[in-house]
Amino acid sequence: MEEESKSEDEKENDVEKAEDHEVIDVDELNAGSSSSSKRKFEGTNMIGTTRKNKTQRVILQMESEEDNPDDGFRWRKYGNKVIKGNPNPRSYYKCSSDGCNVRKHIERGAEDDRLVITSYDGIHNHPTPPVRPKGSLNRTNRTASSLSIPPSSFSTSMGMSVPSSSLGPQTDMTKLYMTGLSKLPSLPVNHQNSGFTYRNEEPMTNAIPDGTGVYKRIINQIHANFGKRLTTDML
DNA sequence: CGGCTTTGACCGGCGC
DNA sequence: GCGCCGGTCAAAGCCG
Repeated sequence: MEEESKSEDEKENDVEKAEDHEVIDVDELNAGSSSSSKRKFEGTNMIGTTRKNKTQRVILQMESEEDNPDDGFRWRKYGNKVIKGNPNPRSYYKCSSDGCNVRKHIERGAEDDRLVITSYDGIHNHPTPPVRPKGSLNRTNRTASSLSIPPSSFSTSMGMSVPSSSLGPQTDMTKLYMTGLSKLPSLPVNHQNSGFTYRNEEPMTNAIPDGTGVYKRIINQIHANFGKRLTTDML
C-alpha cells in the first residue's frame, strides 16, 4: 500500500488525534451498559496505532443485521479482526475505486450485535460511486436488500433523529442515515436504534438529492471543520 | 476468468 | 524494554 506514514505533522496529528475524536452520543443513550462500551467507542475514534489521523473520520452507528450496508461506493474487504472487548470481529474495507484511499471499518456493538458501527476514513476522490459498469457484482446490493431490520429512527451526535418510516425500507442503510441526517427535523432521539456521528457538530443543510450527495456534503463539512480543502481538490 | 472474501501472519504504536 | 492490541498485507479459495 501507499504508506503515508511520513512524519509530516505527526505532532499535530497526535494532538488532533487526542482531541479530535467524538464520542458517540448514541452510546450514552443506549447506555445502561456504560463505561465499557463507551471506552470501546473512544478507542475506535482514536485509532492511531498504525496510522496517524490524517484523514477525517465519520462514524455511523445504525441498527442492522447487515454487516456491510451499501453507501453507494464499492468496497473491498481487506481484513478482519477481533477486537478486545467485543466478541464481534471488526471488518476492514477499502474503496475499490482506483486511486481512492478511503477506508472503512465495520464492527458490531459488543452488547448489541444488531448495532453496526461504521467508521469512514478519508475522502472519496471520485465524483460518483464507481458502480460496476459490468453489472456483474451485486454483492452490495444483495447486502442492502437483505436488510431485515430497518431502523426505526436515526439519532445523531447533534441530538436529532428521524423516523425511517418516511424512507423506503429498500433504501441503502447509509443513505438512509445520510439522508435522514440532512433532513433531521429534531425529533426525540430513539436510543434503541441507530445513530450517526461525525466530527462536525454543524447541522447539515436540507434538500440533499441522494445519499451519496449527502455523504459528500458530510465529508465537505468535515473538511471545512478541519480547515483543510482536500475536498476542493478531490471533488 | 476476474474480482471479492477469508484467514493467518507481520508490523508498528502505545501502555505498563 | 516487553507485551498487548489494532491495522494492514498477502495468499488461497470461492462465487458470479
